[in-house]
Amino acid sequence: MTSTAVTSRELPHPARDEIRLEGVLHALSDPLRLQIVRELAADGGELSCSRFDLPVTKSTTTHHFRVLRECGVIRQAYRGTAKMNGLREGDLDDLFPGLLDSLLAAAARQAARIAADG
Amino acid sequence: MTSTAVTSRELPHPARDEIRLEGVLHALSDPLRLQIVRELAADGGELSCSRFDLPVTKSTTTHHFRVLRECGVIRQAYRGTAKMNGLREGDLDDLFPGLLDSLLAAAARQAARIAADG
DNA sequence: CGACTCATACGATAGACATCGTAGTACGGG
DNA sequence: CCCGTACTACGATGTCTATCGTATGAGTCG
Repeated sequence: MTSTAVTSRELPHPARDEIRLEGVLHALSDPLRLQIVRELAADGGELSCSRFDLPVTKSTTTHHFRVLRECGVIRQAYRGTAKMNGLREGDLDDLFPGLLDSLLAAAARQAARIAADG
Repeated sequence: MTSTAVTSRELPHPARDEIRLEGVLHALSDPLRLQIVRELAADGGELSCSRFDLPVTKSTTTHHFRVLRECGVIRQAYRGTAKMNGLREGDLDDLFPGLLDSLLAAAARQAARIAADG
């Protein structure tokens, strides 16, 4: 079965022009999802869902990844049994130049502020 | 209850350091609130609630303004019978430098894209 | 005072959402 | 072929949220 492509397990993604700013902001307004995006940005590549150590069950984790995908923030693809996740940096930067960087910088700044106590 | 009212017309605002990024993003993830913020930014000054022509009732309008205030996005103050609303640009820029501008630019870009249809 | 305007508060309601547990599907290897 | 791993789908639930209508408070002006 070397030829059986992973075609039957395709995941629906919004096209670049279907991505809405409100949706992106909604996706990032959840602390867990913001954390996921920060880790993806820090890694720069693709990470499987199980690489994240989130304080919720697997079901909830799946839910959050789906929200991120359906809002156009990440791209997901199966690779064997794993599901790889990557930021849609290019598409987002085409649509909203500089926004993702600003958001990540803001998140980093807040994290530093909180870490330094508050 | 005429005299005991402790200046019941004061409005609670979060202190600058209490403003959370997630809250700001949540506030702006609603199309109506994003529109309000865009108009406030375009005006640059203060606007009364009634200056906005939103497709919802007064009650709902009040609700959205309150969300924006409680999340630290706008500052509200009474002036006679009117309630004036102004962006907290300074506080937001202290906390998250450049973020507000990026968000407004992204919103403007999306509005232009939608206006040009697709 | 009395009427009018601006905005609020309260109660209700319908829909969205975060979370969980359980059962199930897809893939890879012994 | 059966098992383990990785992720999903479904149903339930409690909470949050956007919306409305109505009644109310606060200020202004006749």
